[in-house]
Amino acid sequence: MNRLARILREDALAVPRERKGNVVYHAVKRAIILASLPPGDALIEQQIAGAFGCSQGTVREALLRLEHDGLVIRRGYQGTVVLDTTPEEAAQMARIRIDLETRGVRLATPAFTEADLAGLREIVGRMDCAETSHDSYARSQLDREFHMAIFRKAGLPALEPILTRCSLHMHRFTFAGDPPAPVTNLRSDGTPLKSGPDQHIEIIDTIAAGDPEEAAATLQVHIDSVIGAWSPELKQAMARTGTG
Amino acid sequence: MNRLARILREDALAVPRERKGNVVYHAVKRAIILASLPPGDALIEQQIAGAFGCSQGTVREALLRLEHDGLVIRRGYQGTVVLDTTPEEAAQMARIRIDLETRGVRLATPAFTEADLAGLREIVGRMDCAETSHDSYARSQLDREFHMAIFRKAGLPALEPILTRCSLHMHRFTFAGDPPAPVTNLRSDGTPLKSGPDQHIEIIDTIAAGDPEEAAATLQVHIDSVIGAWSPELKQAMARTGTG
DNA sequence: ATTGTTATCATTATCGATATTGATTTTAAC
DNA sequence: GTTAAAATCAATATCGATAATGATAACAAT
Repeated sequence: MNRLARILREDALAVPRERKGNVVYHAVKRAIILASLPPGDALIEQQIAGAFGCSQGTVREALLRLEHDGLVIRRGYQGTVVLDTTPEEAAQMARIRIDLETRGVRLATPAFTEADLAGLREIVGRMDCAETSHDSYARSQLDREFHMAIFRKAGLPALEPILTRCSLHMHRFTFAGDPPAPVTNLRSDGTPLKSGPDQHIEIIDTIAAGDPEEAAATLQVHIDSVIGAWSPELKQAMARTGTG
Repeated sequence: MNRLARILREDALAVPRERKGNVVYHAVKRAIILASLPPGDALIEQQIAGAFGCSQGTVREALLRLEHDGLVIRRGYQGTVVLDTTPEEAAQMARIRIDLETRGVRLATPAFTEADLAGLREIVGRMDCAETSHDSYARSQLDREFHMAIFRKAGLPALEPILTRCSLHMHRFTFAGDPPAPVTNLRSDGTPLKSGPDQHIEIIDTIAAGDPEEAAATLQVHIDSVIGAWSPELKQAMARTGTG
């Protein structure tokens, strides 16, 4: 294979030619997370197929994936409806996420190579992009990608979908605020906190430093800061279901 | 609608007429969990479709569900392969499961009605059936159903798939032992423990008694006894990834 | 011999059409 | 007027065929 072909190939990999099923999946997912499709709304396969110019089977695949994400429920022969994320659920998801990510990063830290760290920095770069263009969905998507890239190095693939799900619903809950809660820059005790992007850089640096415990601590502070932006209602739910 | 039709209709609901996609899903799932399809095996849509006398699309739906369960991974255009469950993963799943179920049963206990309890007893009855006919897969399936029936009353639907997944992989790990570990009847300290079915009855009784804390404690002992049957290798993994 | 190209092949992805399902509405019978 | 049966309808489930994909092997060129 010649050099030109290889370059083009890599480029094509970086921006994979979207399959239709993917397009439908991401479009509907985005609409649900940004609440354009509120809980209770019915999703009709044929209608969506018409809107995207694809066949019913392709839409079906996308809806099955959304069901896996816990965003919709499919009721055979009766349609697919958008699910809700309750404060209690978001609270429990946050708890699972902290547990998984802090344990995961401890296992992952020794496994990181320079190339891996470069990959993380690249994601942060794209997050900055999304931030400047005020695309909050893209930003949340990249945030999940960032955290998942770290967790993937822990070598626990069967747990990755659980983490994906928890992150997804936490982000959804963050968006669901009315108006959406701004990312807080203060800890609960008033200590100033680094901004979102800076926190990610800090996480990368602590992983690069090679101390698993420090990495776990930084990550926990970061996730806590997301929870810190949640509504009082949700924080009550977290307290109600316990901290253990 | 006449009385006969209504009765038959209810009967049909109790034993739902299986759709083909369901048949394929459960057959493949069973084969994976019982390790007839070992990790690494490739699942080819057309082949499976031929084996079950259905179309490729129907098999695809089943494989997508198995992917949700974390039992296979789909690699576009390159086939679907059976995944493994490592000791570390099983250990973390156990941790999440204990956390979810003990919290869940605290929320669920006050919500239980007599009818709900009767439903649980009915599942235990079917488990006894599966036990006497030595159908260990059916037994594990009913065990998941039992625990899920309790958790469902907690009113956290978005978390149910996570619990399903954790239970599934724990059961799979239990089966993966060679030979499969017998259900232990002793605690780690040698105290005699009730047998599996009796434990389930005990769980029902404590829920019926209405004390959330006692119910949570009973449930935890029960799950611990499953972990107690695991191999030393896995218990090491649990210790290695920490107990917090 | 090594590289680049082409052909082939196994497999999934997509499509359009048809069958099945379950809820709703209409009709008929008592 | 109330109930059961039948017709209707909107929706998914399934099918069979075709297109797109990516890996591999065969082949050609330097």
